[in-house]
Amino acid sequence: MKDLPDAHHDGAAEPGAQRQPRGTGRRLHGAIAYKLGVAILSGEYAPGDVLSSEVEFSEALDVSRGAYREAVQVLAAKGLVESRPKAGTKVLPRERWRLLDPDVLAWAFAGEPDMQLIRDLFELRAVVEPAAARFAAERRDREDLRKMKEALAGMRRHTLATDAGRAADRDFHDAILQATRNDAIKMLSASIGAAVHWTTQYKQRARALPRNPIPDHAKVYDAILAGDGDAASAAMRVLVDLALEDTRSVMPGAESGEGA
Amino acid sequence: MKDLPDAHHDGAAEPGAQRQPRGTGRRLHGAIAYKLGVAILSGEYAPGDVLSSEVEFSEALDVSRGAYREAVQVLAAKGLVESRPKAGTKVLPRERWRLLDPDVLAWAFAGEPDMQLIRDLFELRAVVEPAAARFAAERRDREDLRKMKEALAGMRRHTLATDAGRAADRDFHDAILQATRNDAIKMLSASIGAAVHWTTQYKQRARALPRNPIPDHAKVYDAILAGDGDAASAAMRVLVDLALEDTRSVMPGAESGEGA
DNA sequence: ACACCGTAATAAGTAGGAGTAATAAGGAGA
DNA sequence: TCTCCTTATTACTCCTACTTATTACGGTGT
Repeated sequence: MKDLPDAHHDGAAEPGAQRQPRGTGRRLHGAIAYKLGVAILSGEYAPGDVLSSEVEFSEALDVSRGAYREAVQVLAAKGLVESRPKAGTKVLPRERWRLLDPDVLAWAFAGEPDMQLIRDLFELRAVVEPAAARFAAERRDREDLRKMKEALAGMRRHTLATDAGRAADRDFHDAILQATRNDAIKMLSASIGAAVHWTTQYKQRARALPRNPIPDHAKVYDAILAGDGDAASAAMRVLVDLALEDTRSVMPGAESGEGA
Repeated sequence: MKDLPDAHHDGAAEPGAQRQPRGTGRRLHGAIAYKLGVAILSGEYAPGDVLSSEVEFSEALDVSRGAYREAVQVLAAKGLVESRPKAGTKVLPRERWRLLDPDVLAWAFAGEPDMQLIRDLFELRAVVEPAAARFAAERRDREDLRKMKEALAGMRRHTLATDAGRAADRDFHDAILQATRNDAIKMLSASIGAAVHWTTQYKQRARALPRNPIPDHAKVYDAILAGDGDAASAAMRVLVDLALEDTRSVMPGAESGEGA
């Protein structure tokens, strides 16, 4: 094969990764899936388009049919394509895509991110995260609170400009999700959170934040500590809105005037 | 191969399907993925377990290694397993599973459904669906309203005891999702809705509903028609709670007293 | 205009073997 | 005794070549 940017650590592709120019980094079919996935998500192949035949495509990529087929199975598993004999492998309509799959999100954000998708994700986030904070406030135990407190201290110590600080930020939010005692919410929130993080962080790494985020995080913690669901929900809502603003300031054409 | 129940229509496996005893119905690797997926979701293989080696397993199933590998790639794409040289293919911890993937949900509900998962899904649903109704109320256009009205009429004409009635019910909810103008919410809601539907419908097909659902649906429609987000949200919340009650009455050990 | 049927294109599946990476065991040096 | 390095094994990874099954499409007859 030639020069596919390959996904690393655990198959979860990251945008703009491209570790080794020589494609020895990760699994071959993973790299192919990444390439195809990005191509589809970026609109290079439109829904309804039929990919070149199996042999043709695999020869073009200079890989065996087996490796190519495995990659296609991955895409099919995520609802991006469908293969049928005689008809070929065609890109499915967007409704069938598993848009909330972490890999699909990674592929979506690998290229130029779609503003509409970002808006949709933030909207969903604004719905789910406050609810998660509410559940956390109602169900947290001592251990959850300890983790949150520790993470918050970490955020204070290092700032969000450092890697350690951002790790602490992640820990804080992870602790909240853990406290929801709800696997579905946990997973959904983690996926969206990671995806959204990429947009702000990848584009523009260390830059002055529009506002010190610590007090807002502390408000969430205090509410969860007090077991006050309403307050936790409201405080988290502020955090999400803040993140949205942060993202919006980075994006180029970002205006859509609705405040739900 | 022997007698794998095979997934039909579009690769989305349904619980208790098992069309042809002779495995001619669908694709081979899909059938294998279904079998393995159900085995993992049902706990037959626990996280951390290592599956038999490629050659061994493929011979046991009487399929070629290629077919087996493709099935494993599907599972890997959904975060259920991870394959590494020398280490074998091992089941990943539950946190890594894409629990909201339609196929994974189908596999989860193919066997004995996990009450905890159902609770989690309903909780998430109770968060997302009312919000969806709110968005729909704020963004619906004439066409959306027409579809909802038509679906509502269909529900009245046929009852929910008939297939046509249930189809109309689906149409109604689909129309609402369409009106949200949010792909992420649309997909999430559709996945969960379908999954939850299986539990109630598969276990106990036509039975007396505890309450006539039409007026409650009509309330949602009226609120969306009026563009009243708060009312739409509240009315949808009632519908979700109703569905939860319906499910709870079917399930065996179902009690957990929390009302958010 | 329609239903039937044959053909060809394409994916699906089979078989086996060489390559490679990860793990574990064993040995050398401190 | 401990650590580090080398080696060997094991199981996935990837390839090649071939056979089979499915199905879209177009032709044929009514």
